[in-house]
Amino acid sequence: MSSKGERTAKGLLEAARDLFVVNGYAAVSMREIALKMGINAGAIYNHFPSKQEILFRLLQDHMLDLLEQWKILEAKNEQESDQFILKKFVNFHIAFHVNKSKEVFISYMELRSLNSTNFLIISKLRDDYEKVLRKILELGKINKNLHFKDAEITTKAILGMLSSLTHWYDVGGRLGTKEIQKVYWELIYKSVQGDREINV
Amino acid sequence: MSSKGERTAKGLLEAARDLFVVNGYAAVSMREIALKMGINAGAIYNHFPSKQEILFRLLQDHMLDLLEQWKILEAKNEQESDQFILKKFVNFHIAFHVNKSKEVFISYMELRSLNSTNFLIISKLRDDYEKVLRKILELGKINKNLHFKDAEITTKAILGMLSSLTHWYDVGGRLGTKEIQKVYWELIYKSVQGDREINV
DNA sequence: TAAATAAATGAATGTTCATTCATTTATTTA
DNA sequence: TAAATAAATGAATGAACATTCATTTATTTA
Repeated sequence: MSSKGERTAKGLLEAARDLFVVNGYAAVSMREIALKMGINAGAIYNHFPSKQEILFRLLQDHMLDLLEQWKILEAKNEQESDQFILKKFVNFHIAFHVNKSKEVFISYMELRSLNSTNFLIISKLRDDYEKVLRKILELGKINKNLHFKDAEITTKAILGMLSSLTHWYDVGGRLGTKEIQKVYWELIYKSVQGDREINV
Repeated sequence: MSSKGERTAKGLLEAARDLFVVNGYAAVSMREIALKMGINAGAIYNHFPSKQEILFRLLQDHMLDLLEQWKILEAKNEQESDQFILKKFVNFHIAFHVNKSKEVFISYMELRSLNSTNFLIISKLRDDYEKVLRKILELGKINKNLHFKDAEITTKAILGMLSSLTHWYDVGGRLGTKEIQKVYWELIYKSVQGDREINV
């Protein structure tokens, strides 16, 4: 059983997350976060030294979680085709983004609300994640299993496509995770298949 | 020659745009906007009734511009293949987003900073633009020239891919508009071509 | 150029902000 | 259970906020 302090700190992170995702970091006050948690604003400072630190913790926890989850899944990548590894990444990314849509959305929107020190730390983690996809694409290209013009833009384009999911996905929507994975996979798979000239 | 008031109002919109794009609407003060324009904060109210109205004007002007520019280009769509119309849309979207990257970025990020009335107006305009692509895709599917599973998600996925451009594109970057258009077109073209079964 | 209008100033309004702190209350440890 | 520690209160701090307004200055109109 966790101590009261641990529970309050965790609850504050969730309260802050739920408010930030709707109104944005700059438009949310410490009073609102405290109110949502059922404590006084001053009491927040028993758990976090500043509002900035709350945001940083949310983003860092999320990025470390994302990278670790991928690492676990990646560890099983023996004797799989380049296409299958890409598919695994796409499905992983979508499932994660559906499950943690709030955290993902905040990570996407609030980079600019970080102070310069924290910005560098989170940017590094984001780059690490981008490199995961880029390595998959580059390896597939070397093996002539994946076909595209430019690795940098293709990486950013695919990630942009996948991540935009958080802007419209809602849990009660028409389609579940599996259907979304299918549609996206068809799009992405085809977009890096076939090296014929484009005649349009 | 425009009057002084017109020039100041225009300059204020540009100053606000440049500040909002870096720090976000909520984190920018009227004093900062005024300082950038070289006037006193109070004088802004000779030109705009509120900070909210400045944001609204930026977003509305941008969306109307976007829709109008497309309308002009679309008007020439006689005897063109479904693929070519899609290509025209992709190239248009990229060129517009490169040229107006600040406006696009703000439109993307600050929807939530609009009050409910303004939110509805801008959302409507965004839907109109989304429908442009959706119509192109649906028509191509009916004609069996374009192939994809789900029109709604495919529309959102392609727009998400294209729009994420504003998050990383910078004018002095490695690639110009034409190169970016080529890379994106190859990805998008292939992603909606070929109706064979996916075997991965 | 004179009168009318528009634009800008600078100080003031009341509110809200993040953060601090002395004190009280609750929880954990011994 | 008693002592020690952690968590919460509630009021206070000073700064920053959007907006207002009486007044001054600049521009446009006649």
